Amino acid sequence: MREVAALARVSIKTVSRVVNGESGVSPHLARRVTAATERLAYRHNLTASSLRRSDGRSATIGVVLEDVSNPFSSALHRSIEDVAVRRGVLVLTGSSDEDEDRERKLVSAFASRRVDGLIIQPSSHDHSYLLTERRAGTAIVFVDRPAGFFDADTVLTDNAPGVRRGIRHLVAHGHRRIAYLGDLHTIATAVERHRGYVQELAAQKIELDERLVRLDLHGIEKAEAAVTELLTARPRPTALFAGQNLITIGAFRAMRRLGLHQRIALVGFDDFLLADLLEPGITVMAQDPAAIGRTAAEMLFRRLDGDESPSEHHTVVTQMITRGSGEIRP
Amino acid sequence: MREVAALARVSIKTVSRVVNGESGVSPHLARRVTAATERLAYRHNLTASSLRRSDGRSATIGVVLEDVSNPFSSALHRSIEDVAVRRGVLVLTGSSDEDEDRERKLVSAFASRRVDGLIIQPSSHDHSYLLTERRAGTAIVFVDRPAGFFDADTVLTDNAPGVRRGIRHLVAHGHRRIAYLGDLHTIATAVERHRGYVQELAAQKIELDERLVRLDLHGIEKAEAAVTELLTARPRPTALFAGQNLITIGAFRAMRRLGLHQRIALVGFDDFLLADLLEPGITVMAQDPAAIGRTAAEMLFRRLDGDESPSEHHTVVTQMITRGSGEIRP
DNA sequence: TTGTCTTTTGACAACGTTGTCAGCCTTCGT
DNA sequence: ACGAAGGCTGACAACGTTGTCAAAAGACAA
Repeated sequence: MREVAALARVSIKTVSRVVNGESGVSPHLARRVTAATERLAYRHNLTASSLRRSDGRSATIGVVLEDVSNPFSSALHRSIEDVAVRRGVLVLTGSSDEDEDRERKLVSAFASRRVDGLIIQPSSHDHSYLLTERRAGTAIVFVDRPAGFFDADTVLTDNAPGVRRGIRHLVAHGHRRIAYLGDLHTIATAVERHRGYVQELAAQKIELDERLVRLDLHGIEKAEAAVTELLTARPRPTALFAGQNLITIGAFRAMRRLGLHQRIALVGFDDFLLADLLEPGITVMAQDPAAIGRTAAEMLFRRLDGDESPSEHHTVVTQMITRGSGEIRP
Repeated sequence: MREVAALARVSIKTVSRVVNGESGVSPHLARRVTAATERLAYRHNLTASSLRRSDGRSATIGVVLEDVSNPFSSALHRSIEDVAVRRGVLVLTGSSDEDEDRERKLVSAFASRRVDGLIIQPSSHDHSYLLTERRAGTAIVFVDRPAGFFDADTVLTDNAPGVRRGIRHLVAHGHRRIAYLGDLHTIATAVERHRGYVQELAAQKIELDERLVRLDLHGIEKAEAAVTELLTARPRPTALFAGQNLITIGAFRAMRRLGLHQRIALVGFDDFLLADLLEPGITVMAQDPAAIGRTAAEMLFRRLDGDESPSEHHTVVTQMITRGSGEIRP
């Protein structure tokens, strides 16, 4: 900047004014300055700028996801990015892999880079460690899962109600022996979904049979193994409810291998690409990750714009998509 | 930092030394300083630090992807992140959406935040604009597609050879009327893959029939429409080669709708989740995005560590995965 | 012309760090 | 007891920018 000022024969403050598009610089000088910036290939240093700036904003936010390459998380990521670019804000990302420690490390790495805000898909259950960041002025929004011991804006899916509607759908098609396949009990949404299953069975006056409940199934392989076991044992369920994406796929894989995919009903939580092209198509309770991400990002920026109203808790509702697998009768 | 120094009754330089884990601070003072940092919830400011530091490193890299939510790109992203975290480096990401202008804007936004390096999945064809960044010391690596008018490290898939092996596979199964479905001709990899098709037909002494070639199919819908048309016209191909992920899916969808999915062979470029669960399973030339991302990131960090040897151009080979659709005979 | 007001410009300090270097305090050898 | 060597510590400037404020320049009325 000093060099640009020298070449344009103005003070460095005037260069700063031109670079930031401030008014009150004569067109004459402004032209000379822009010419100089171009000639010297001047690149504005935003880190120095944000250091000096009164609001200290870095025009960067941090996003902690479970895994940036997982379709649900990356859809969140994309919709957050879309809101951010419109405001000239860049996105720092990191994957926590369901690890509390990695989540905290990522947040701390983001904090030392002075992000303006954080969007977190939580892996940990105690977020009181974020108090420091909040006091320092960082806006914080949680997505997909609730915060623990920390009051902040949250955007969630209607987990339990979504599962209940799915179970009700199976019951309406004549099922009473409905198995439930759930993810790790450390994941808050998994607990919620399981709760929905238990509640709806009670509401339907169907006795809960623990032999039909398999939890802590993380990933395709575990689900496939569990379902294989479930379907070879007696008494056999006539329908399956899969509490997560990969579990649905694992379940279908097992059913296919056993040749039962046209005979046993399946409803999965969360939609996935190609669910419509399998035979039968898979009936799912579809989440709307794009809406969740957008809502969270908009909330974050509202906070950055100074909104200090009490924390809001949004719920994005799931939508049932019937494709065949959930309409098989016992 | 000043406050911490005051509380610990040391100079701010000593605090700096403790925070950076430099040697040569007596354990006595070090303890007092750490106690003070904790009591005041001190958060180190990496932006100020990198401003003052002699190497000016920000411990942040920028990654420009086609779309962070696309499975191929997000797999790249994840493997880059994995290499980066090991070195305490964070990742800024952005989606260019095949738009040259957005690519340039993202790079410029990254540059003004003084990223140490850039990994770019190019949308544009002229990268001479990156000369400024390189001169400023930014390391640059291209992934998935080659750079234009710019000499830099590159990590690519063996596009043309991969397609040729796929076509050869179809020919070996008795096909001679093989249609080709390609992506936008503005995408470098799409051009390469199409070239592979043309070359292999020539090598196999099969006359190229332009009626069997459909290009510029971007996305599932366009591919589906094109394939529907292709399969209802005469003469009909006995096999399809799909030059990209979504095109494969679109093609399969069309075949399913026409009831031809068990009769016409299909080989796709790039693997996708559930390809094995369709009926028939889809034979693909699988890319290895994780290996591509890892190689690119390792290369980038080698450059950041001072490696100044001539640009390297790596090729990660595709692997054929036979699942049934590519083994259908005419 | 002079005085007043407005617009444009620049000097300087400051943001939160770290590099440099000088000075202090120990330790140790003689 | 003295000097040299080495380990710790702190004062100060600097990184590249912007906020503050005052000075300079121009516009206009009397």
